[in-house]
Amino acid sequence: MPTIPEIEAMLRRADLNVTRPRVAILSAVYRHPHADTNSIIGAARDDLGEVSHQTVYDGLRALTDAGLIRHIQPPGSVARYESRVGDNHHHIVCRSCGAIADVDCAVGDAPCMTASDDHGFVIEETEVVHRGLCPDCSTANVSTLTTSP
Amino acid sequence: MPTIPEIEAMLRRADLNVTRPRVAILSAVYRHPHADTNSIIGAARDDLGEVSHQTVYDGLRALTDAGLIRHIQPPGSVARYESRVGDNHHHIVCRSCGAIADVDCAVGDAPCMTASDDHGFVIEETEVVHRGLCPDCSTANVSTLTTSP
DNA sequence: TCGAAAACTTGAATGATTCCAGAAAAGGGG
DNA sequence: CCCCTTTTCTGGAATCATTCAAGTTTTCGA
Repeated sequence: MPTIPEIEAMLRRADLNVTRPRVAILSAVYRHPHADTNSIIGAARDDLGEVSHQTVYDGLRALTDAGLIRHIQPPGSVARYESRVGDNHHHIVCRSCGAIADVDCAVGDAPCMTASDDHGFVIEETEVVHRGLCPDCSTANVSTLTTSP
Repeated sequence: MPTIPEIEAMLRRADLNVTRPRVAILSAVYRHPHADTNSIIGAARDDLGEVSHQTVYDGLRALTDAGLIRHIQPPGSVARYESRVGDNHHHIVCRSCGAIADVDCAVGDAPCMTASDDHGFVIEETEVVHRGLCPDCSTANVSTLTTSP
């Protein structure tokens, strides 16, 4: 969890002006992994009192373009952001409650980056999304099944 | 490419009523791989003359729930549908023009289905999306770079 | 053929994201 | 330290895929 000065240094290193909204946004993404835009807007407002949603959208875009955060778009969900970048990890999304967890692939560092036939495409990035049920929802389903008349 | 009677049989086998809109929708998905909803609405109207967009949305949902087609949601794109189901193939999306191609993974039948730590999740499905540049866009970029002043 | 269940139509609502134009603030050169 | 250019922020309105709702029509098994 980076401190405020560390966050400011990250912004400078990425050639981005250091502004209070950006610091709040980047800090919020670190503190709320996989948060959607609305949660980040809320977290930023907790820090700053007032920020327009447009500023948060712009800030998220700038941070994403700079590679400081990562933009993910789980199926059936709005855009989400996370601070883990550059370590080739993937995600598992609960199809019942939408919870998201990080997973590392079992097969080496760059799994599934090799397509058997790439059709001439230049592959730059690969995203793996697992879907299923989180622990809470799978147990909830079991109890529902066993207790329903 | 299934014939109309074959499509009707597929609908019956899936316990779905056979209606003209559904036949047109399923046929359109077969004829236009990776088409978005708008294209499918257009193709269905070519067949039927008039269909409401709501009917197409409903039909696509019914066909997806029945497992006859597959719903994919590429990052930065609207929903798309395809007729290849149940064969564990993945997709590559061009980040420049949005073109989509099918790819089979090089590593066995169920690649990357094994997470190193599943956090207690029950994994039901895994989607792999590669991003990069299609042949046209990558060569276009090269020529842009070499011809720009 | 008949009636219940499923599907279709029309029209409006929702909601995340983007566009726009003007005001304010950051950082570098003098 | 101050001015100027660039970047950022604000507030509001627009866009557009998708969904909701209510009423009518079609399908299909009995």
